[in-house]
Amino acid sequence: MTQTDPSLPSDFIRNIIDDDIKTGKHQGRVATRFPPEPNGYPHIGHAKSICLNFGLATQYGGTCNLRLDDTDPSGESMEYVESIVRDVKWLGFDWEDRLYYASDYYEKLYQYALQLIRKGLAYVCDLNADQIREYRGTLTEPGKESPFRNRTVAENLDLFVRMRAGEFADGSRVLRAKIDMGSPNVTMRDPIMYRIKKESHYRTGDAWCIYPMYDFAHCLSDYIEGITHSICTLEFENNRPLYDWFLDQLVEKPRPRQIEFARLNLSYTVMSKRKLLELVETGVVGGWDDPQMPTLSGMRRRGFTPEAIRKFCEKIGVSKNDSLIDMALLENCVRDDLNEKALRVMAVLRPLRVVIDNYPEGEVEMFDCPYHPKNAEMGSRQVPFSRNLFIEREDFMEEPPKKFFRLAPGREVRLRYGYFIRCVGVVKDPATEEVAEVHCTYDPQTRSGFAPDGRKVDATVHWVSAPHAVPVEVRLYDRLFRVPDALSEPGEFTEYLNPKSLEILKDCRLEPSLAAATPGQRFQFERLGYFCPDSGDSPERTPVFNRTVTLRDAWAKIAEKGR
RNA sequence: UGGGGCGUCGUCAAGCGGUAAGACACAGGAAUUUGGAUCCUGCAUUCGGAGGUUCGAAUCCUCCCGCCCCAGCCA
Repeated sequence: MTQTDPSLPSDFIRNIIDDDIKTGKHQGRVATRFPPEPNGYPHIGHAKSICLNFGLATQYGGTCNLRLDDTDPSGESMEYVESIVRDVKWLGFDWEDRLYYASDYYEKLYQYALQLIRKGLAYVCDLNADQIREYRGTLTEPGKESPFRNRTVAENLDLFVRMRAGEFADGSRVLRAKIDMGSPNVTMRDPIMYRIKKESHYRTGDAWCIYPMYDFAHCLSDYIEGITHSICTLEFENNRPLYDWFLDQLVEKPRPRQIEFARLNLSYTVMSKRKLLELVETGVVGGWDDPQMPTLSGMRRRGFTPEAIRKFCEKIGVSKNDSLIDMALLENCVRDDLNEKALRVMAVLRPLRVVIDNYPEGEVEMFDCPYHPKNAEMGSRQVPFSRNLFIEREDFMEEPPKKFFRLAPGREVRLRYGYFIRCVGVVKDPATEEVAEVHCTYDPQTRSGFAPDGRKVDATVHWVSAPHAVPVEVRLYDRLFRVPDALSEPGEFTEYLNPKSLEILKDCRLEPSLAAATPGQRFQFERLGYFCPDSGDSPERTPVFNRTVTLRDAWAKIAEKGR
């Protein structure tokens, strides 16, 4: 039996690499690359690939390059390159000096194309796009050979050089590999290697008017960089014979090997660039970095940590199964990380006024409250207490149902880090009949949080001193969709958007210590969830906090069942 | 009706002929100044189905079923 270290992940890719190392392929070297096209913002699906590629390099003492796969000038830009660079760094990975661009290989690729022409394995084809499609055949019928397929090497060389020189119009000619129009694999039916696009490239400008296709550029880029294991997603499986074909014709062994794994799908969100773009363009979300988005920039703004995302990527594993990962797993990873790191503070999201009738008017006490229940090294802060407080509206009920432990008429609860208080009355808004104010008395003997007579309370509630509280806006984020897999539902996926994926609360009150909070800090608002200052459009004077994720809520489950 | 893949617990996922890891979710319970965190306990007699090979099969063979990908001058 194979003896494997159970602490290390085991998956089919690592099995392949272990094998290669055993047999001495590439002299035991491991070189990977993360090769995004700079035409969009990276999302959590990219994170899976990033963690895999960089993780493999680290585990096997190899290297991982960051390569921008920029072979199609339309839609690519430096803005996207910057977002990719920023997000990979943020996730905690380092490509050292190996930041590469496919566009840096244009000249080399052109030379390889010339070589293929000289070998009689590539030809210039004058068919237009529609004709090429017709000639390609269908999934069940073979294709037909192009009438230009048997041009001489000299003619092909001449034409291709002139394509590069800009003599021909866009779409008038392409360079094709001469493989097999009858192949059952459509990818192999004389695939296009170069197309004419008189379009400015964000890096090479107008230096080129012909651009290599993915299939031709990618395998050779891997080869040029000395990549040993070229990891990509499942939809490229059909392209692997072509990846191998180009390398077989053009370069020496050992050659990189393409290995495909399943891309990430996450429940309650969507991952495709097209769909995400639609959400941005139709204003469903505020932008690529909207905290509702599964983009890395959105998650960062939401308060997710890179550590949590890396842990998540490790936990989901790598396989070839089409899968839909439960969002609950990501949320669990985020809570797990934040539980350790977040400073505990008190915030009241939906304030209910509480007056402590027997507490002297004008008096203020300062309570020393630890920032973390388990980690004293995280320190503490002073929190003011006074006669007028706010508590959470949902922590009081005039007619409490069974199993509701919190404040109710006649009932006693503990204020977090403070006194026991007992509800002695309520004041209602005459117009709405809603509880406007709760009157309580406090027990001065319970300052420690315990009663000298040993009596217990069923609940501890958080609070904030009304005159000292900082008013803020809080944005409650929840899952983007109401259903796990919006794409598999009938109709438009946008019909399944969760109307409560963003709820804005404008009248929240925070304990005064939070007035100094800055983006990048993470807090747990006790009993509510994890929150962070918004790094986006928070205006200077009224700070905004984003809810990263709620705490697990046993009461919510009980209340749900009760209904 | 072509080709390429994939089917192990609700969701992921190990397993590579020797008798089903783990995680999340879920359900109970302990403890608790967060109905949080923590800690216990439970959760696949069975691996898409049917046959076959074998002392022994999730692992090998055969057939069947289901799902995904491919007909961009996108990647």
